[in-house]
Amino acid sequence: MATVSEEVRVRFAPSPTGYFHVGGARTALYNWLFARQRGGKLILRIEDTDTERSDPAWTEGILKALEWLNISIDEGPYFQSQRKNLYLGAAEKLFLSGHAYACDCTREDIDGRKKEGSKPGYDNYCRERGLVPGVGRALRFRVPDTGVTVVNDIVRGEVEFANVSIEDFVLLKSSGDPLFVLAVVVDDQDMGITHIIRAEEHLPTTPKALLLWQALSDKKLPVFAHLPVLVNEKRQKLSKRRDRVAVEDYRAMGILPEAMFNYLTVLGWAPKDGSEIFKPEKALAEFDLGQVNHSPAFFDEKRLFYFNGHYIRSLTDGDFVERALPHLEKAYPNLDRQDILSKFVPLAAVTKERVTTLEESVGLLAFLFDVPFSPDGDDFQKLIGESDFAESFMRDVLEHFKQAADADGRGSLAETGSGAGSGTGFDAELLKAVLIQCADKAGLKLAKAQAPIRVSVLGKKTGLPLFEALETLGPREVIARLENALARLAAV
RNA sequence: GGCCCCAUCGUCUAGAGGCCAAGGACACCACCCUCUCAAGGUGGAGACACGGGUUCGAACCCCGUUGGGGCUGCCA
Repeated sequence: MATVSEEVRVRFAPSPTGYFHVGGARTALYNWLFARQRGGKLILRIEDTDTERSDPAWTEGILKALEWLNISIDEGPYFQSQRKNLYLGAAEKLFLSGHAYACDCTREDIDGRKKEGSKPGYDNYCRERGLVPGVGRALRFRVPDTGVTVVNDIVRGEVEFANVSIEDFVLLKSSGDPLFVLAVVVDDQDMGITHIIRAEEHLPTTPKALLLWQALSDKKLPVFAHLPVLVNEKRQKLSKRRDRVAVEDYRAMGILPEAMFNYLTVLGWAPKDGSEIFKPEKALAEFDLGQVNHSPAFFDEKRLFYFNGHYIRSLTDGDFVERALPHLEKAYPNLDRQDILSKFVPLAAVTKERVTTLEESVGLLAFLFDVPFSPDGDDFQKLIGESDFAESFMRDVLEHFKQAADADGRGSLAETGSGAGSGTGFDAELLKAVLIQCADKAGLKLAKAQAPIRVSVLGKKTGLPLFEALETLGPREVIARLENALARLAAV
């Protein structure tokens, strides 16, 4: 056991070559958890040495996503594109020490020399040619022909690679630009990284990094942790192109960051007591890299949505309104915030219970804001058009609603028809009593009787509780919609 | 093809040799609750890939097979 505890320094090192997806987010999260519980530092490093594919816009997305998830960065972002001289210096050092050599082979040259059954990869053609480095010549690392390189991995134990199976890999392109293998090792040493926590796909290149690390300096080797990859329903590694799993997309559809955080945490790890929905503090206290699962995990949206629904329901009504409001404002850009709030707030509690994403609020509340309002065709036909009681029942209800409206003082002649009732007149309690009375008279159960009223006024056969919705809509609008429905029925 | 990783219900997992005739959660089905829909409650169906060892005893350890995945770029 070490007596001197060194500071833990980990890094999250994404390449900005596309949408930031949930796999990257999970890697960042596990790095964050590890750093926080060890009192260490999390460094963000943008690996943009591939100038062809990198784009600052993607970096911006990564930064925003991390902030949204509440994954705080202690240092950085550092950009590899700004550290080129460091890599070039290291490359020169490696050449001078004999660890690297210049190579002028093209892909075609190498393939041309390849015979049936020969080993894949580079054939070491230039190893002893003594070429001088320069433009048009790549720099390759001289990999030992014997021995094994072992990767010390917290999640997988010790993984051995025979050095013969590793080809003399390229450090510098023939253009003179450094490649990621070099940049990564130089940076990890320069930044004092102690633990490298990343996706399993990087495991095969790890022995190269280790060989390079040792050739560059005698600094203590880092400890690795290769996390299982996240896969799609076909059990293939999540891909930015193939799978729609951008963090930004989930944010846009109204996934709460705390839900995403929680779900990502338990995707590959579980606390001892088996609980699954918990606060970040619990993850911080109990997370254990050594307990992380070894096998690929399917990113199951259904489960994410379940987590999200749970988190939404645990919000206060006020918080829910605040979080969902942007989605409504986006859907109804012509409405003032106050117009939306005046109708949304009274229904927030019952809406919250019924959505699994914030975005779904828009659909549930559409009957309040859609202009012109028009009931769903199929539902109208089925529950009103084909009903043998709907028309007469609706007429009866309409009459009674009008009476309630007159008593309320906000009747069909009132100027405004919106806003919650004051508890007298046209309110949920009374409307329910009225409808039950009408239903009794017609010999109907409330469940059946409410259907045509619901479709006429709320537009669909399912949705928010009817009476609260009617109250919020107000007498004028409710009566108008019932009359419209009757007219539509007559016109058929 | 080569190298490497992995293997418990459809999915995420609990399980570190006896407490497992394998537990929880999502999804699914049924019922209850109920003004619809949800939410919630109760119950149900559903897994240790296969074959050899080791051991008094294996989901757990070892070997093999099969299956899946990753890497195999002068991408990261």
